[in-house]
Formats: sequence, structure tokens, C-alpha cells
Amino acid sequence: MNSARRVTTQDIAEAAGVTSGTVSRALRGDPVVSRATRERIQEIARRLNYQPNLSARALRTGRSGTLALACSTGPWVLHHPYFSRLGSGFMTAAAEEGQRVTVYTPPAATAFPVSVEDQEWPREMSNGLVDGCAVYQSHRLSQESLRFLLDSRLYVVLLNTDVDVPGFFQLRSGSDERIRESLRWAAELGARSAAVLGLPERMTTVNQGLRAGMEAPPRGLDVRFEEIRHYEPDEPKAVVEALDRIHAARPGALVLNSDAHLALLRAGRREGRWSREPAVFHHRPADAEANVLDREVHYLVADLLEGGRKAYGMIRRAQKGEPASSESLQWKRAEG
Amino acid sequence: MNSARRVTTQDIAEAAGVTSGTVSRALRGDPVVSRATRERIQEIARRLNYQPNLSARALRTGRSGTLALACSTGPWVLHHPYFSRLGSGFMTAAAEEGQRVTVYTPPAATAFPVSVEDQEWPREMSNGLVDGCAVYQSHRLSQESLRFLLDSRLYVVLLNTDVDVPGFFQLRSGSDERIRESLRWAAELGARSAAVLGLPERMTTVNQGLRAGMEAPPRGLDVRFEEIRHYEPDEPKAVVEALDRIHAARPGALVLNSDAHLALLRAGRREGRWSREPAVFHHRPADAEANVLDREVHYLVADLLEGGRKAYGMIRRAQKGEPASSESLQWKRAEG
DNA sequence: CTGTTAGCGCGTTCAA
DNA sequence: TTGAACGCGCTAACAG
Repeated sequence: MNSARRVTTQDIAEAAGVTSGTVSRALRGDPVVSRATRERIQEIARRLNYQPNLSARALRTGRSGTLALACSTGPWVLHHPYFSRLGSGFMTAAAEEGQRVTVYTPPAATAFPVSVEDQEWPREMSNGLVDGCAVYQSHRLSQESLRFLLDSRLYVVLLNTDVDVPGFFQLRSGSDERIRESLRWAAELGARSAAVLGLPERMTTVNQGLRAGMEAPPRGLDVRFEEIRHYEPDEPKAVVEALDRIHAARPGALVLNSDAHLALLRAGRREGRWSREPAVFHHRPADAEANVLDREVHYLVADLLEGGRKAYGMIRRAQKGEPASSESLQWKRAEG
Repeated sequence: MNSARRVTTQDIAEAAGVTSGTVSRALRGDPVVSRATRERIQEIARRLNYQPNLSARALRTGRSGTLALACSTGPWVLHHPYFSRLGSGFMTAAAEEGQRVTVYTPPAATAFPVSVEDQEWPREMSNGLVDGCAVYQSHRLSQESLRFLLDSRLYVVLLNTDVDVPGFFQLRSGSDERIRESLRWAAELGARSAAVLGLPERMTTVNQGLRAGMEAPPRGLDVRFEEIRHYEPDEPKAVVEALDRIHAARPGALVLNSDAHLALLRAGRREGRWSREPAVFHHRPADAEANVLDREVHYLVADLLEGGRKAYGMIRRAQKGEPASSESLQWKRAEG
């Protein structure tokens, strides 16, 4: 902590015997400045350790060089294995282009459905500090929040919706596609019946995708949907009950996502139950670690880092004038 | 994306029949403004959906209301189970007080030792957008980078150093303390000998802490240090070799951190090897998931969310004039 | 209690 | 090719 005054274009100007206007042009590499003075100015700037005041620049230009990464449901998203990777890819891509990323989150996990009072950031977003925005868990946003975003001068990408939201760029999680892929795989592996396990409806819209993916299952495969009701991470009862229901039906394959998988692991009831049946997981790579000891598991993997990168690219292309579009995460098979 | 002009204090002033100065005071709740006009102005601001331009405010006041979270080694930190939780706690605490958090990372994983060229952000940090800064993996920072931070007008907290860095606030990871605690525990559990497993020295300063913690072990406990050499996540050879060396010594307990634990799991060689011996892990809660199936594991847990919160608090107290200080993460025993 | 004024540091326009 | 001057939107010091 030092109280030395910051060095400004003025300081450089005086040192170089020019005006601040010339300094500004020189530092931005404007070829209209004579090469000699340009290089002299740049040299002085380096020597004085000049750092442009980006608040001033943002005020003047109306662009901050900063993007927002916002989440609607709570800060847990920031350390969630799925979302944190998505965010990591986003931030990496931003860092590569010298863009900054500011994270907005409600201070505590919000109740469902999310009311607009829980979400300060959609309004605050037009504070001049941010040029664009990617939103985690955007399916939780209220209509009002969406309207704020639409009315702002921001470019917005919605992440992990399964439904179309007109006017926004979207990176879709593609739950339906990966369910479909998992079921196809289960059929290839010889299963005659499969169960799809979901978390409680109120916790995830993934169930929508699950159900969509179950329509028109592969020929000869009998598919049923089972839900973990009232799931609490430390309360395995509902998980065990769901497992019991599934077990009674003795499906040849079990399809679930990583959250449900973790719920099973936490409930500690998997072992010995599925002696003969193949288990088919569609899931997320962050859990690869949890699966290291679990040889029977097959899964679908998405390159989430690449997904975050995609989201970033959508915003940047938008800034260059391209129309809103929607892309899907790509999922591929892997063996656990 | 909308191109409507943003509403300013001027607009409100005109609508209210006052000047922008009064508007500014009223909106900040300055009691010097008469209650009547204050409320009238606030009402108008709400109706017009006014959002203050924070770039302008930052330019004027010299404070941005934004903190930085920076990492020195690469963006992988952002989705690492340990660091992302620390960050989550930091951001949660910030969100509670309406502070913003901007993330700075080198765009790619940097080589060791980290050269200053790899680190744009320590210089860029004095760009006027940021009031203070917490640094992940600060032991990787070069002397030049540290000097930049010291010479800036920023309040800086270094995270996960085990050594004192004068002039900085520090949140220490306390490796030595948790090694000591793990060994004490191993002795209580009846072990006569223990092995401490570390990752390659060049990858972590934790080994310093490991070695420090091994000094003056509990009475009657024989402790040896073993290192995984040349560790690559997809190359289990070095891990297996380390395991073989340990196994040959047949210690009664094995002490390691979560990274080394994951290395073991990935190498897939744990099973059957430690049939009778207790395994003592000192490790990090993010790996609780990986341990769900692993009943023999004992571990130390840190509340990392609370740790991040602590780091945030240190910066805030610094801003209020408190002298630099150093705190440790608190570790407690748990059963896996 | 409120109005006036100045200036934070930068980028940009208009003259020279 | 460069200088002079202005203004982005806000806060703060001073005057009334």
C-alpha cells in the first residue's frame, strides 16, 4: 500500500515535451503520430511504469473491456464442478484477448422460483463497468430480470437453458440430446429396459431435457422415468427410496447425470445392487475423479472449457454485429 | 441489445427541478438534503430506472468498489476444487457488501518458475478498476511481481503461502500444522511409523510445509518423506514408483494431501495394498466426493468458504486502516 | 438546505 | 504532424 500519485498521460506529455493528446495517440499506436515521437513516448511510458486509467477510458469511450459472468441461483455455482469449468473456459478465452471478467452472484443461495428482489445484478449490470454478460443457470431468471437484460446495452449469452429465449444468444446444455445418446448406447450394450433418474423438478430444468430425450427411445428399449423427491445432500432417504423403486423394476441400464450420481454415491447404496446390470451414466467430466474407482460406469463427456470458450466467442461476435444465435454443448462418449 | 441513451443524474435533476449536485447527494442518502426532495428524487430515479455510471464514480472518487481475485499459475485454478471454494467464499462475502470481484488469470498455465512476462496482471492491477486484490498461489509470484503489488495503491492478500512475505496480508495454508495434526492422529490410532507423500517440489511449496510438519514428530512415531517425482496426471509411473518405495517400508500410516491422493486414485493402484494399515489423509473437502466409496480414509477438513471470507475481510479491514496481518486456515479432523 | 463550479484522466474533434 | 479545448458522468468543495 503506497500513496504515490498515479502517472497519467499528462506526466508523460511533460516528460516528452508534447501534449497529452499526442501521448494518447502515440500509446494507442496511431500512425498519424510521427514514428520518432511515437517511439519516444512509448519508451517514456514504459520507463515511468505508466498504466492507463481504465475508468477514465471507459467513461470516455463507453466501453470497459470487461465482461460479466453472472449466476442467478447462488454462489455455490462458482465452485460447482460443472459450472466452474464452464467459467474457467470463459475466463481463459477472455484473458487471451485482454478482456477482464467480473463475477456477479447473489450473496446467498436463492429460493425457487427466483424473485427479482433476489437478483440485484440484472439492473446493476448497466453500470458502465461491463460490456456484455454470460449467465449461468439462466432458466432461473424471472421475466423481469430478462427484460432488464434485453433493455440494457449489453450483449448477453444465456447458459444452460434447454428452451429458446428470443433475443438472446444461448449456449444450450442439450440434455435431451445426451439422454438420447445414452439410451442409444444402452441399447447397443444389450439393455432391454432402462431407467432415467432425475433430481427433483424444482431443482433442475434438466428433467425437461430428460423427458424430451426419452421420447422416441431406441427400438426395443423400454424406458421409465424415476425422480429423487425432496433431495437434500445430507439426507439420503429420498435417494434410497428412488433406488428402491428402480431396483424393483430391474432395468438393464440406469441413466443419470452427475448430480444424481453424486447423490447415489453420497447415499452410499450403490454397491452390490447392480451386480449383473450395466449402468449407463450420462454425466459431466468433473466427476471423473469420483469415478476413478468405479469401473462399470460409462459416461458422456462435454468439453466444458471449450463450452465456456464458445460462450465468450458468442459475446465477442455479437459485439462485432453478428445476430443472436444458439449453440449446443457437444457431448461425446467416453468410458469410465 | 438496446441503444437507448443511459439516464444520468442530469436527467433526474431536470425531472425534479433541481441540479445534478443535489441529485447526487439525495441518491447517496445524504441527510443534508431535505427529506421531501430526497424522497422525491429517489422516487424519480426509480421510475426512470436510473443506474449510476460506476466508471464515472470511480474516476471521480478514486475507488471502484471492485476487488480483484488473481491467480499466478493458470486458469486451471478457477475450477480446482480447493481454490474455487476459496474463491467462492471470497466472492460471496464481497457480494454481501455489494462489492464486485474481477478475476485476473494468465491465459494459459505458466511454466515454473513463473517469469514476470507471464504475469500481465500485477502491473495492470493499478488500472483504476480495482481497490484491492487477493492472490491465489502467491508463492509462484516473482519478486518483480510482488514489487509491483507493493508499489501500487492496492490492498493485497496473499493466499496459500507458507512463508512470510513482509508488507502483505496473508492467509496461510498451514501445511505444517496439518501435517503435525495428521501425524499426531496417526500415533493416536496406533501407528508406529508413517510415510508423508509429496508431489514434486517444483509443483508445490506444500512440501516445505510437509517437511516442517515432520520435525519433532510425536513420540514413538517413525516418519519418512517420499516424493512423487516428475508427476504428470496421465502418467502414473512416478506415482507407482513412489507407492512401491512406501510399500516396501510398510508404514503404519500414510499422510498426503488431496492432490497426491488424486494422483493415487488416478494411478489406480491403491486397492488391496493397504489391507491392514490405517491410512491417514490430510486433505481438502472438495475431494470428499472422491472419497465417498473409500471408508478407510481419515482426513482433515478446512472450511474453505470461510477461508475465502476471511481473505475478503482482511482486505476490507485493510481499507479501514488496519495494519497487515497473517492468519491461518483452520483445519479440523473428520472421518471419511 | 441547494446551486455553482471544478476536475478526475482519457479520447477526439477542430485548428493550426 | 501536433496543440488546444471539450466533455464523458459523477462527487466534493465552496458559496449563497
